[in-house]
Amino acid sequence: MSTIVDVAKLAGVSTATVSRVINSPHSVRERTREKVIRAMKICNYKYNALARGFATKQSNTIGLVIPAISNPVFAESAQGVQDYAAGRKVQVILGNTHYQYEQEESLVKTLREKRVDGLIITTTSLKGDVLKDLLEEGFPFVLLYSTVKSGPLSVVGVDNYRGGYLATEHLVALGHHRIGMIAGNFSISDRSYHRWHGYRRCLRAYNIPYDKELLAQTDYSMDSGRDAVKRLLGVKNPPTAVFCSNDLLALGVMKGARESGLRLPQDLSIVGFDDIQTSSYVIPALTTIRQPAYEMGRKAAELLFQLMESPAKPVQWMLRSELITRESTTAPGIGKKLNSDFAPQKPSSVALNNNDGEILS
Amino acid sequence: MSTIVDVAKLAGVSTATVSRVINSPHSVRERTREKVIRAMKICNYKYNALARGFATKQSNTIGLVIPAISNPVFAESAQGVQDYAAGRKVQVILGNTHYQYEQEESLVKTLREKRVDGLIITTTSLKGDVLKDLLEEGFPFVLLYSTVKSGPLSVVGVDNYRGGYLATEHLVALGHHRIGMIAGNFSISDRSYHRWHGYRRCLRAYNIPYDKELLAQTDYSMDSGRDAVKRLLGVKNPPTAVFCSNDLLALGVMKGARESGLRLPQDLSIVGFDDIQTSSYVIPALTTIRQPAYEMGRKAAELLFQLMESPAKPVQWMLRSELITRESTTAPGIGKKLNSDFAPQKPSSVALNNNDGEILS
DNA sequence: TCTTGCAATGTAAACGTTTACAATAAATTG
DNA sequence: CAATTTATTGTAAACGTTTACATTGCAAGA
Repeated sequence: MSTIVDVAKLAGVSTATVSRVINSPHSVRERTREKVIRAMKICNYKYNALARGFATKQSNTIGLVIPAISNPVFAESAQGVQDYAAGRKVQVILGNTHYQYEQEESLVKTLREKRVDGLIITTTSLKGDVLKDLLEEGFPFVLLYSTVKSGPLSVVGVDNYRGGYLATEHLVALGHHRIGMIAGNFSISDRSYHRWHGYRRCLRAYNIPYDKELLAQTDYSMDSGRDAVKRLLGVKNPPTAVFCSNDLLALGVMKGARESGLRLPQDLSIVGFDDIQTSSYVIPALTTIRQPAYEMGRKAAELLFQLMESPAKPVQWMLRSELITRESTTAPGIGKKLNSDFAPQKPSSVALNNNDGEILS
Repeated sequence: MSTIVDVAKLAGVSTATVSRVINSPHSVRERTREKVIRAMKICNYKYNALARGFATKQSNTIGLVIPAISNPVFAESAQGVQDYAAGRKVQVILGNTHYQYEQEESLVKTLREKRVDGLIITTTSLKGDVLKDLLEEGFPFVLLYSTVKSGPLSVVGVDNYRGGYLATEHLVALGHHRIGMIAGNFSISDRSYHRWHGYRRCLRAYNIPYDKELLAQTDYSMDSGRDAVKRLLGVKNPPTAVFCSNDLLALGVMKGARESGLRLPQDLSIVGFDDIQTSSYVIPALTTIRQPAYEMGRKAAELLFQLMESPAKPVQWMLRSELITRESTTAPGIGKKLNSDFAPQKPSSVALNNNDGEILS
């Protein structure tokens, strides 16, 4: 395969000139440029970006580390990252952690060995020192879907605590007081933990006793949601509503609930989290907490590029979580006896905004 | 940042030895190895895969070119590719074409400049000479979701023609004879074209007149499906069933049909194509043609790795398309007057297997 | 003890760019 | 037209590995 020196020889110029034709065409006289381009064609010259990367210590490549591209939320975000990066002529290497910290660790290592110029990471856990290392070395990276709100980190995420609170409050306001939650394993994702925290805080604020029987923890998939809701429905005093820590679970819950003979939403109100595209297409359309995945991915990329240019000032871009009310939630007990001795109380005013997201030490 | 020579110096060995410690640890005596490893730690040595790639002309990276990662089918496939590649310690660079041939062209170029070791491509069009070039140069690549069945190409795909035929036949068998189709633009994807071809052939085989008013062409999204079905429903003699060239469209059709006041499946039978995960979770669960996206991605990766090892023998892995009958299809006119003067005839026996997929010239 | 052979290590070139600096050519100025 | 400035091109080192080949060290066999 021909190289820059072959081209140079053929065109009767130096390699430097050829390089210039490639990188800053206007710094070379038109006549020479044409000569060189002709030579390139004759040689069937193929640029070697690897050699360039080696010489310049830049790969024009960024890494995207997410739990699983098969989850629509992450796929949407990936699309956002991609689209932004493509506009800057940068490629993205995708890495899936499958929600395992060790994978995250080894992935980051490999990507850095590949000399990616920056990293966008959806952490599975903040326990390890991957981030700390990156930080110490001043390597540009941004956390996507992170809950961390402080520290010298660049972050784009939503307020998961608040989302959990809002979702629950919506159900309470409709009159529910047996509200279950189906959550991802807390060990797997602190996002889920914060959502649960919001849920719990809200219950407390409205003086609804927390019943740990109404919490199911699983992994993030429709199948899991379907199984989990059946478990929840089996307890002695089953919930009239469930809050799911993502839409995938919620979709599964719909299926499971119907298989158990429940009508939706009359017999079971369901709230999700994410607002993936299908959620608005399903019947009944899913009430959920919106997380604009595409935009978040895009924004993360934007932040990363800023960071790569001037490594100084990290930015936090935290979205206010927002409740999208659709058809999957309604007042409880329609067509059934209503447990009317319950009336929700005013919440303590601080609860909603008292988000104690974890801080990276 | 420290390099192999720093380490070598510190450990009192040659760079060759350090390199050996990295690449074939057992070819060096244990004592030396330990010395080297200790030196690496002290230097905080970081391996430079870019330099390696430069030296060896291998990047341990493959490229995956798909229309859009936000489409669940491609996301699943990407996951399959990823998972397989990860097992081989290879990373994947993701590229989205947004269904545009020019993008595909430039993407392939960029990825080759980056010296990916191989390519998995879901073509948008077989018109251009991207593939021909790759082929001529003996560059390893496999086509994913391709319809091409001949030529020295490695391919994994399903028989789209047959899928279209089966879907349509299912509807005919249920008694439908006003069967619409919502397809992706043929210019955008030959997959859609072949599915339509199967649809048309099936109609002919059962002596049902083809009505081009019942064909709607759009891009691939739920929104488009929703809009398209409304258009179809508006014609003078509207369809009692529609075949959608993918599940995303079908999901949109469900929404659109219901918004038009139709009951599903009584007033409109719907068949999709792909069998994405949500399709079995939706109500009514979607009848569709199965395309095992994850496995296909995995298989494509497997084929690619074979090809990268011994560039000789391309393989075709064409799946037999399979109809998954669920709840979104039923006999027409339930609760309405039945147009009973129609009885389907036996089809000509050749039609189903006469797949004339296009051949790359 | 001397060979012989193998295992472990070293030497140095090669990979294809970029880029600081030097050299030359062209354009401008007085 | 000479002097100066500016635009264009050339020279050569540097980037961090790998690897073919050469060398050395060591153990075993005679």
